[in-house]
Amino acid sequence: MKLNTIAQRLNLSESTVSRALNDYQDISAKTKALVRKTAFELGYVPNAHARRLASGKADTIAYVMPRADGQFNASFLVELMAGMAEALTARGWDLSVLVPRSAEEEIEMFQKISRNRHVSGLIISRTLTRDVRFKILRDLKIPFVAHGRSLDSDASAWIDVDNAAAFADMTAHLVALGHRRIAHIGGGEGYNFAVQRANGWRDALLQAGIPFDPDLHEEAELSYSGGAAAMERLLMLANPPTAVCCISDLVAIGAMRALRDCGLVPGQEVSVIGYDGLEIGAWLESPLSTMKQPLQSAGQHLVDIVINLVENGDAPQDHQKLYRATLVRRGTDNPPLADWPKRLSDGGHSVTTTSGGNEE
Amino acid sequence: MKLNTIAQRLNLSESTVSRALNDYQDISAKTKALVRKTAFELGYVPNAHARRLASGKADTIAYVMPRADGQFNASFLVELMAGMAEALTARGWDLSVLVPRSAEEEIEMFQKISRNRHVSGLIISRTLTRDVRFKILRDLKIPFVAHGRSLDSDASAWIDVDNAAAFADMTAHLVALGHRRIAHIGGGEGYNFAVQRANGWRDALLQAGIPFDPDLHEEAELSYSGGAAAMERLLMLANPPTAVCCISDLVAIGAMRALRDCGLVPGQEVSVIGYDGLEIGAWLESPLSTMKQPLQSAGQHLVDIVINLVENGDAPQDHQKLYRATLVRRGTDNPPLADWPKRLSDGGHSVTTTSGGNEE
DNA sequence: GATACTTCCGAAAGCGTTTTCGGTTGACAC
DNA sequence: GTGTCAACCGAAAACGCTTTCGGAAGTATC
Repeated sequence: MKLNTIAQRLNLSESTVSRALNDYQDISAKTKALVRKTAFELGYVPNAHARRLASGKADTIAYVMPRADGQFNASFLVELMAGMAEALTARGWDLSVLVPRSAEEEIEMFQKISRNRHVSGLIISRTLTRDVRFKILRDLKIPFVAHGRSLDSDASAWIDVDNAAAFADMTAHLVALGHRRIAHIGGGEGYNFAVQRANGWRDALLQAGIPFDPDLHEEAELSYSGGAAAMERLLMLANPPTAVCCISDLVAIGAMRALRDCGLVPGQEVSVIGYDGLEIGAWLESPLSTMKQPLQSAGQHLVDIVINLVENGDAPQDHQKLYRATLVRRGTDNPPLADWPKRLSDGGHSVTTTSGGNEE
Repeated sequence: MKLNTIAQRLNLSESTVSRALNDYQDISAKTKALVRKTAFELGYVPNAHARRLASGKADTIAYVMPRADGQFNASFLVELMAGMAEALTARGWDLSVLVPRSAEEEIEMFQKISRNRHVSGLIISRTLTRDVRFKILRDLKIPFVAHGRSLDSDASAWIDVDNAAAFADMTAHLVALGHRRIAHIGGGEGYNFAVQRANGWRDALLQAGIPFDPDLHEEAELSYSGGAAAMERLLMLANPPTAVCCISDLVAIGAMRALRDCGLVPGQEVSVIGYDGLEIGAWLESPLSTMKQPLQSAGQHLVDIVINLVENGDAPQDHQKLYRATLVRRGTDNPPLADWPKRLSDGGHSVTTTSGGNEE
């Protein structure tokens, strides 16, 4: 079933049929209709490789998937990819997935793409604070959009959540509840979002006139155990916090585990707010308050941008968009207790009275 | 940077260069070495489209990703795809992702592929009890492998976990702990794994000489809320269960929520075992016991199979493999309490005494 | 009725590979 | 020195489409 078949059947040339199907202006409406009709009847589907070879267009976007390291939000990833795939198939494009095993391999993949050109555009994510990929991709002239910013992303296309604003909001909310000792469990300075979130937290504290206490800034591995370990350290402080802003829901869940292990109830002695809006948070014994990103359509948006770059040659810096996260109150954000942390030092670890009847 | 460049540079013909790079037997070792050397020096990467057009091979495997409906285990999916992508790139193949919005669209995609041939093989998942895709793909002669079985999968390639065995093991374990009233929260009969898991549970009961009580078989939506609703129904029974086998960890977490809402502690009055081995289960207030599938390498395995089908024309039915799941005891599987369910009817909902000090 | 445009379509040259087929060379046997 | 057989390589035809270019009609202009 080739173009040829249709051409012969209609006594037209291949080129006419091709142009009719591609909606060229120099084909009469009548012929176009005719060609399309028979193409449909015959169930004609153009050979992707021939088309791509001839046109020089790959009609394929590749997504660089972060390696599954348990450090990130998988359901979010899946949602993102589903959005991308949908937006792409709607245009007849393909979604290809790249999973480099190391930073070096990732660069190699980019170089291969720039030569091979079997991918028209890229979507990258998990951006680092200093991320060489931005420069490399620009130099290789591969159209791309990033999910997340970087110090090197000024001249590139990206979409991102306003991490700083989210954590400022989160912190201000805790301040409004009456908290003064508000800790932050963040990540290393490698990931850009970790830096931004820490900044948001810090700025909101200053804004509220609360002096910055470096003891209350913990860095953790972005995992359950990382969150738990960081929380344990915070509880060891002479003057522990009454609230904790966590860089992610995973970390927050780990932190809650640590609280429980000390006989405390998340949201009582210590308020906890996470980030990501994971559904699981709502089903925990202490339903986790969190910041939710409006990212149901992020995949779609990323695809739109990169296609614009590829097709229209848009300037990357014209495609930069900041989303806003919103607070979801579920239970672990409450006013501070009057007798905390005094109780901790007095009573020790057996704080069982509160956790009995009124956990709900 | 085309084949031509290398040819001219070495005073060879394009065809010789091509065959040298593809390791044909009729090229001398010397020439091969020479060609490869200069190809490497020049950073030559063959044009994928031209190659695919000429050879008729797509070197691409497409994975049909289930729509993100919250009903499944996302981190598992990500892990699976990462495995597939890695195995494919190791061979120079591509991974393409398909996300049909409906069953009809999925079929359309298949038909398109069978005409277009821009995909050499498929990997499907989320198999239904009766799954038309098996027949359709066979008829369309598209090489494919399924992640999960079906009543229609006998003549096809698949890998799967032995769901029946897993749930038999799970149930037998509860029996060994002393349970006699063991419920099952399963899914609808649409998904094949749901049927298999229910069967495993039922068989193990019979095996243990425990009469089957249909009241103890609940069907739920495969979500947190589905699990919670099902558990609520089980607790309304005149003679509620002392243990529950849940079709997934998500459902189990929902069920645990329902227990808590009745003032019960998962793993005490009612034991709960989930399935999937999600890490989150370990961090809950009651660490969830579960069955873990050994699926770190499933992606790799699926790719191996489908490539074998494509390249060697292997018979699909020669590639069927069953994995075994293993029990992970984390805390919610314990012997039944002597005074349960009497307590429920007597004391009502305020069963707070046990839940105070010894939750850990 | 010649000129000048439009409108529409066909011819043909690619796109960068693969792969078949045949031909040249040299070695070897007789 | 003829014939035979490998070993090695080049010519050329695909693969199925896109896209430029030019030309043949048809239509308007004066």
